[in-house]
Amino acid sequence: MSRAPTAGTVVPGKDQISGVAGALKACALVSGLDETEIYDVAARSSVMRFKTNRRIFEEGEDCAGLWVLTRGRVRLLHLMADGRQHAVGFHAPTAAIDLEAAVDGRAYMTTAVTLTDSEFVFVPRLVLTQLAEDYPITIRNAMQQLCLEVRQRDITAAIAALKDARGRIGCTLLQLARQFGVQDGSAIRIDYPLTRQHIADRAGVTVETAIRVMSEMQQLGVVATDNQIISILDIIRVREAINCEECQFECGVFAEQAGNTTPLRRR
DNA sequence: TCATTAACCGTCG
DNA sequence: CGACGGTTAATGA
Repeated sequence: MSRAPTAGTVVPGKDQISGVAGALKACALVSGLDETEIYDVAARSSVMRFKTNRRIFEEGEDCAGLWVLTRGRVRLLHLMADGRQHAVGFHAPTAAIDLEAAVDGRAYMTTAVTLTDSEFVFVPRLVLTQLAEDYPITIRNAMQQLCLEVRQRDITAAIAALKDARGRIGCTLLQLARQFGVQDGSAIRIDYPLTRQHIADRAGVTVETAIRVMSEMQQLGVVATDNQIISILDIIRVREAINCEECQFECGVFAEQAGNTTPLRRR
């Protein structure tokens, strides 16, 4: 079923397809596929762009396909009855957003909102099922991704149940540092804007509590915020503050896949 | 709109 | 009782 474009043929929108293919290439879901095969997938997908703070899909809505984030930042959340939000997680390229819904074809489990201007490759569900038939390796890739998410959720649930507000906020910051941290001198900068509300939603506390805790940390000089860009100045002290050493949760699963040489790993 | 502070108050160990 | 954290209100940027 895989079709390479005929040589010499002028395919309408060929440039766009190449663009999609280029964006897709880095996605773990299609790793193991060759150029032609990725091009084949790209030809049946489309690119969508969203401004900051736009809904991509909503919890409960039927899943029409898979959104692969190729540029920007996304947060996944549950909207709760009292109007508060619980942020399930944050995503960077090239994450498959709410892969579980795309795989089982049931309703989305979360609402996805862009945190910054973002770009996605949308792979329709029909194409996904074809993909699974044509390239079994994508099934394994998907399982791999899903396993990672299960592990992440498991740890997140444990942290939510067992840690107090400081612990949850500290863990949130460390997870963000793992996922999005860029070295900036001796500090680690989380490379996109996050409001106190975002941190609070992720940690499961109110904004005021997030502020209370983060103000203390700023006064101790372990973190700093500049225009909603959070930097962790002293990662050791953050970890000490939340008893990282004695914590048995393996938060290494929050590191973005590849050459996982994160300096945050304990032991 | 976001960040911050502070007073107040209920829960729980 | 006292720590913790949610609620509410006020203020400034």
